[in-house]
Amino acid sequence: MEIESEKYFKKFRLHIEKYVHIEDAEFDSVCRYFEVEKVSRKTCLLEPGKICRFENFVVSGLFQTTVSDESGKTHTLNFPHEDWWVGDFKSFSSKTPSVMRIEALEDAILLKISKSSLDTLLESSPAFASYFQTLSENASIAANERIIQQLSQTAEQRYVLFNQKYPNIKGRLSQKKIASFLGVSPEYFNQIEKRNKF
Amino acid sequence: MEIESEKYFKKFRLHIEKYVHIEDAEFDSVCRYFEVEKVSRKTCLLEPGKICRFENFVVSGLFQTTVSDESGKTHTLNFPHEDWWVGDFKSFSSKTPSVMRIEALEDAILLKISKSSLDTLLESSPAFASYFQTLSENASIAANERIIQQLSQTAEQRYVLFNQKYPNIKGRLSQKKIASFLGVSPEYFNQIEKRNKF
DNA sequence: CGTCTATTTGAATGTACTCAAAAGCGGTGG
DNA sequence: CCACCGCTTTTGAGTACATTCAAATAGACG
Repeated sequence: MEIESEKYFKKFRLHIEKYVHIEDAEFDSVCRYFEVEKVSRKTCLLEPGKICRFENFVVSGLFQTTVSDESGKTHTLNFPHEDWWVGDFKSFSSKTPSVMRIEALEDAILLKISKSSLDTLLESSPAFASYFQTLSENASIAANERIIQQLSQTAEQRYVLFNQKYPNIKGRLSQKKIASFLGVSPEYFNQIEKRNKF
Repeated sequence: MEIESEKYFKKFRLHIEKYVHIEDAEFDSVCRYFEVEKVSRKTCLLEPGKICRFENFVVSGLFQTTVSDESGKTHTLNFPHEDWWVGDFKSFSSKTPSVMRIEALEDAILLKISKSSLDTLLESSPAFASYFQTLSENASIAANERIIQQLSQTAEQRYVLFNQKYPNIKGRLSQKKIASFLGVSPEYFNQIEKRNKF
């Protein structure tokens, strides 16, 4: 099993090295703060009202982060998958109850880290700290771009963009779930899809 | 004039100390990386196609960050004002052309810093680095919350929220500008405002 | 004072939603 | 392996939210 988890950390390292260079020794020390977790389809990583105790690097699998509004409708923030992070960063860093639900849509493998471990890690590894800084910057840039899209584009244009941006997860998601990400009703999404079939 | 700019840096320090504690000496060294800039109403800090060379702390004044879509419509990302930052972080950090226009809506005073200075500063001041990390985290949290709002709320609900969240800038903005922030037409915004007058 | 832009109003239109009902599909248990 | 149950997809009709266009009025600024 040790061999198994080495594979996961190797993947993690490849991901980190896209952003910063990291030495063997430093990477090894980084790994000690993480734990491997396997979760199966339909498991909830986080539910509304609960505090998000871990941030998780996704080795494999697919998740859905949702919020519900007062009328009971579900809205999707994102679909965290391979080579990305899953968690509610606000709840995690402030230790306050989350408003989100995070559910595994597929069996998944995670590298998880607690808040206290992450704090220590950021103090002790400059390379990881730099990687992590880049990550938050990118997250806010990406979020801003999505806001621009939502402001300036119709549902149909957003649909086209989604297909371009996430070709690899489109086939793994139901229409209903993609609709809740784009911010349109499932019925209307279906019409869009029909129009764009040809 | 030196006395004048000391006032600005004092305000900057009060802002930073909301997030992290910083010693006199360290704060002084931080300040050396910034320059005071006064800009007058209607000045453009950044135009589409240009690279954003500075990030700016707003001591006083009000700005509008916009993007234009292919049909020529203008959309507002935010209204940076006192105690916040203005700039296009994506363009700034990647040194690539921006898609945004940033215009001063009022005479303003800024503390500006270049990319190379910021990089050096983040290396040399742990307190500032920690402040800055918090800043990016908050930025992405705030952006995510706006995405949720845009997904789950009608224009009218967003209008009410805007009034609650930014009571201090509402009076300084035209209806047209607020409409372009909320993502509705000026005409429709006018109807909403009329409905909510009483 | 004149010009330019913002606000207000109304009518016609379009985009996307709700509700309802039928058809398809996938997983589960017998 | 088949039958059933529940959820997703598909379709249509009616509706609501928001836009466009046009025109009149009011404000702001030089």
